[in-house]
Amino acid sequence: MGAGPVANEPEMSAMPGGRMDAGSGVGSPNPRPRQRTSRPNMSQVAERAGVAVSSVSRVLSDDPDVSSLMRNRVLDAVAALGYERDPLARSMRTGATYSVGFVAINIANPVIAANVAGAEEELRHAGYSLLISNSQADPSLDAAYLRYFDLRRVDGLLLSLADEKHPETLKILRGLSQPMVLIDRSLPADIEVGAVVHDHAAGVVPAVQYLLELGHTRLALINGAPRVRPSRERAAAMRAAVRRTAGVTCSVRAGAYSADHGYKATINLMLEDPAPTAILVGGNQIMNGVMEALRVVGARIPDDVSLVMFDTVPLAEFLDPPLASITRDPSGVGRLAAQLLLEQITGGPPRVAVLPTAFHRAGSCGPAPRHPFRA
Amino acid sequence: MGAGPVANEPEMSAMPGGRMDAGSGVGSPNPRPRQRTSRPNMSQVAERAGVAVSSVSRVLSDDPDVSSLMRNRVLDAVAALGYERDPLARSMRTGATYSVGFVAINIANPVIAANVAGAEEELRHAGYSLLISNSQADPSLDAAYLRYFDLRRVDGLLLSLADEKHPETLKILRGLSQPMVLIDRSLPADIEVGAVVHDHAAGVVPAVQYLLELGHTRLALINGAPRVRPSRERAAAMRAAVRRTAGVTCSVRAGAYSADHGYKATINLMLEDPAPTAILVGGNQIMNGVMEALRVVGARIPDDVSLVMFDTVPLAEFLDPPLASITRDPSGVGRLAAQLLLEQITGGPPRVAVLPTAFHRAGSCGPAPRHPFRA
DNA sequence: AGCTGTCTCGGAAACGATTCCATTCCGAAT
DNA sequence: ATTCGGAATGGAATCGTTTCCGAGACAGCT
Repeated sequence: MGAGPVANEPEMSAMPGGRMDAGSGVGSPNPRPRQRTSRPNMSQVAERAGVAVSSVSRVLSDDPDVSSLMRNRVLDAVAALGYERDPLARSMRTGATYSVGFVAINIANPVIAANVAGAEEELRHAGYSLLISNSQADPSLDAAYLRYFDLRRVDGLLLSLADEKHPETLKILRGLSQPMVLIDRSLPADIEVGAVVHDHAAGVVPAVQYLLELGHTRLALINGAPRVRPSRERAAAMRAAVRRTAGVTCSVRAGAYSADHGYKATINLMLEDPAPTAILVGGNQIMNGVMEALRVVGARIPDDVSLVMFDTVPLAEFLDPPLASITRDPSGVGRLAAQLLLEQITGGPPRVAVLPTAFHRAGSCGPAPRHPFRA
Repeated sequence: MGAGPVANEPEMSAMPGGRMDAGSGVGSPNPRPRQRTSRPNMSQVAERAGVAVSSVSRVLSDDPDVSSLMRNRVLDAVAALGYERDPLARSMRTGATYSVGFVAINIANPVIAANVAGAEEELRHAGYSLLISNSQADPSLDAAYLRYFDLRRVDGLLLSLADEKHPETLKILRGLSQPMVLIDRSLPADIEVGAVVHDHAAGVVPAVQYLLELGHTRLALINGAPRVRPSRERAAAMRAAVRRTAGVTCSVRAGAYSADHGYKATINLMLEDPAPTAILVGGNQIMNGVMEALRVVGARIPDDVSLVMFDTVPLAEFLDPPLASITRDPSGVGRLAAQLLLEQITGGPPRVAVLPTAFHRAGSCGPAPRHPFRA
């Protein structure tokens, strides 16, 4: 028999990774012969000051019942030895680790990277450190990382999940007790979390409005997957905006957040008869495919088709024509999410904050063509 | 008297942040009344299995001297209780934390974000978690984070420093004992570290070559700050490449990695008489300013001035004209750096790896204009 | 004088693991 | 039969803190 698979389970689930070679301690031979340049510990401080360790601890924790004589003696010893309390030992005893986990759908995505940057800044100021994950849109990696962060006893979680409906993820989330804040995601109401969400309609509605003014009647949205909130909200906002005006159609193509999806969806759309005359593009990855497809079928912007992109990229304004866009403040979201999380960590209730999005006109939107595009 | 500033030092340096309100334990009132959903511990497993905790530990650590009877009893109990070893307690005892710190100059920069993503993937597979910093080009934040990561006992460091020559940073690095790997940085030889660096000349030389073939004789480089390796290497490679051909000039403008620097440098360059006819641009931030400046002075690409950008951005190929570029593989760098670090952590020697860069022609490079540009 | 209460402080028990050392048991060698 | 040695196991110390509890010291009160 030997070690059964079940017995290995805890080890495997302890690390998000698939392989388990080096592993969290088990497999690795002799990880580190390296000896730390030994830092002084609290008892050395106590000895030097001629007091008990408990007194040192009290001084360093700003406990009210220490005499000023005691305080001075301890602080002198601390300064003389260059002593710093060991966070590991403190966490061990108190349960607080002063760390938070950021579950990211894709750090390489500039929007997410900016989220992380914003959160990092806020957390740093509060003395918290940031552990990051990167699911690359794989929901099971989300789940693995959630378990892992929990095991590491993070004090809170920032969630930019790959899939809001993934059963395993939801099961784990229900079992977690630490404060959490969603980043433009939504979860079943029984999971008590804070959130920072965008008002996507705020950007979509004026964009559609503008396109309608330009005479467009056949709109399309090349969207990301509906398993995350922004995709759903954008589609809903667009459908609602279109519904107000008679005779206007709106076709939504959901798919991966990838150039490939953008390419295929665009080809499909432009081969329809009649083809759409305006397309909203759900992000820069998708946009890469859209541009490629339009080039292939020979559609001109904005003569044959008008374009609006969600979010923006560097140099976007130097495209010809410049890209109209619906933007948000990605680092602001991260900062705010971190603030809400810190509130919760210090005992506050979970809160939900809504941030705006905005439409920016540009040359990629033009009057609807007289005749629909034919490839 | 009272608590002197010196006494507070250790507290302050414990966290990278400037403010110290919530702080790492000192100031915050009662951080978390939240009670963990209590996990089983090793002694509960031992009790259930009817053995000693030391035996449980041995089984879980794959110690050779445990009987198969013992192994089964323990593993059964582990499975029944759903037990997982507490990483905090293990770290406390063993000194290994299975975490590494990534000191990033700017996570919001897509190149760095990709570095992080690559490293994360590799570390995840090895069971390590990733702590990140974000200095936003502030060297003193680097230093603060290095101290902080050290205090947190990370097992290794990935360094994308803001300033290779910052005295405080160097002092701290000299004092650190954990394995480190530089990411396209170089340090004084007395600091023993691994590194992954780019062969910037590999991209710069053919780029310059191509421009010379196109008849350009007045080249310029709008560069980042020379306090990091890529800037220095690029400038050196360009100067060397130009030196081979008589009558060719090359002016280098060093500055911040920002649109502002790009803008001002470009304006300056284009107002010279004669103005350069080809510019190498040290990244997308700088490029934003360059494009803006060229628009302002009315210089056309490539008729008046040819452009080559370092790295690439989404949609770059759809600019008109498309941007020629010198690219590298940013996530590959992160992966490799993580591999080298893991090697070191498991006892290997520090190694240096060199990765290529490549020049990609595009429409932004054209024949040298007959007459230099006049604003 | 004796009792009570408030300030301070020291001692020791946690937190949850790893690891050293001593012990037991067993078969093999003398 | 006794000793030796190796294998397997249990007990206890340890990592560096926090925190509970009890003990002096001293003042105030009856």
